[in-house]
Amino acid sequence: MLSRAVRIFGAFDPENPALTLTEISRRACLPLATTGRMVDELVRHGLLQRDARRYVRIGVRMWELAQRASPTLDLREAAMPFMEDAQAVVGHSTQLGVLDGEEVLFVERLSAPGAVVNITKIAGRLPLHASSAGLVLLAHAPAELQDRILTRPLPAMTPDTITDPAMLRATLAEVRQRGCAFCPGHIHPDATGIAVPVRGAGDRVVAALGFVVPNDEQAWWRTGLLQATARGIGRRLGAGAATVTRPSP
Amino acid sequence: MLSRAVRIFGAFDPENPALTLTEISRRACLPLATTGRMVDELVRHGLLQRDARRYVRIGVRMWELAQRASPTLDLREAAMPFMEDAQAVVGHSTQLGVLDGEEVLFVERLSAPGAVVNITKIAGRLPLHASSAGLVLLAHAPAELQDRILTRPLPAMTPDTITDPAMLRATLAEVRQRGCAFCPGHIHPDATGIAVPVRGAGDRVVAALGFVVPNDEQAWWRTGLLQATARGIGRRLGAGAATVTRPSP
DNA sequence: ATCACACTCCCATTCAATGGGAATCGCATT
DNA sequence: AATGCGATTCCCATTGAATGGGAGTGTGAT
Repeated sequence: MLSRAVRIFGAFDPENPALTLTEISRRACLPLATTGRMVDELVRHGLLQRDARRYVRIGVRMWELAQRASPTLDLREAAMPFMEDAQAVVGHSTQLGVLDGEEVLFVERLSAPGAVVNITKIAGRLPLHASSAGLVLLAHAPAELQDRILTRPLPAMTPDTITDPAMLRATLAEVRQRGCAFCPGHIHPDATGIAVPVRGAGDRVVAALGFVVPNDEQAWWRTGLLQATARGIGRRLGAGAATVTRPSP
Repeated sequence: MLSRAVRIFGAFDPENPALTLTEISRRACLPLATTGRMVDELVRHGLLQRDARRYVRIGVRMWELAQRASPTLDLREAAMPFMEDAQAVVGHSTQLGVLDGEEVLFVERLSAPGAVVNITKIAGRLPLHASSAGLVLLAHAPAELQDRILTRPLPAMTPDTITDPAMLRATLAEVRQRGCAFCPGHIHPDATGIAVPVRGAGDRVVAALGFVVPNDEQAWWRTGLLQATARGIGRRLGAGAATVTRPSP
């Protein structure tokens, strides 16, 4: 069954890119025999591979297939030049995230030596309510998703994380109105996250662009640059133009 | 069954990153009903996704998982700075390929406007016997694989492609001895491919680095630069050091 | 209005995945 | 050497889940 295989893939995370069969079985909550059989088969197909120590890793085929996952690729390609410029000016961390499921998935991240602490990784995830990029994406997400998040418990990562649903709802309205999310110390006491929406074709919000800077200084200064950068990316993605679905007759 | 799902993934190629359900069913040779059911399930898991027109694409989850496929990632990361330097000097195309199955899989490729014609793509594949990178990888591959290739038919891409097994065997010996493969017009009449091995930990050949240049000029000039670049990459990968498997006591 | 194409749904059949446990392997410690 | 632990593979009777042909629905083009 397929969900079995997906559970196996899900056993890998950025901190554990190589696992032993037994570990996979434990993490995926699958019987060892089944795990073994499936891993063998996945290896045969190249979706997984075993290294010298027989540890299991994600296979090359997966990478090859991922190169056809254009939505993300287009976005990264359009964004990179702009992000590099912004990063050169700010000098801490610049990151680009998209909404996936009920989390932010970061598709690109630039950093500098000496930058303030930042737990984000490329292909890493953060909860929507706790990160600046998450707030931006949630604020522009369908009401249905917002409701779902608002009725769930909101785990705190620091004392400053938003954990009260009413407060979150108010913040989302503010983010929509200001066009910018500001999260001093929500994830780490020493860091401030700032994020703005990136609008693609049809002016829909397709991603969030953010900085992580120290939370002592006046981080607000940065929002202007962030907004200009997001606009640049958006233009490259066709913002302002009509939706692609159908060229008008 | 898993091979069903893999067949579905295999229906996507660099030229067709978005397919309709029926097309997938045709390409994968699977009954439409089965294809539909499986695509739905794969979409639910994020391995596939549907765009506005309900076309099916590879999903973000696939990309996310691929980020943990470190072998390729390490290699690209180590190689990129060197490749950029080499590319700046030569100005046509620079590419990096690994052996996967019975083909070369290109993991990185730099090009320039005005470069000579080059059919390689990132995450694209070429047969081992026809490309310079393929010859390098095959020349250093286990005898078992060489035999398998030598007993298969060798399809020609141009009149200059090597199609005779004896000729191929001789060429492989030459590549091993010279440390360099040279393929004028083997893939396209106007282009010459040159490639050298990249040696990683334990001096095993882990990749092939190549240029594609016009085949009229003295392409040989370029082999020096190519070899130096490959050495640089190799050093970054730990060439010269003992194999990682076991530190000597 | 009609056609062509893309897709979804249904359901009886059947075949292939399942997983507990025993056997094996390989490494490390005593 | 001997022992032990953890990882892995193998086996096989059971069962339940995937299968796919074809009918039915929807959408867009002529």
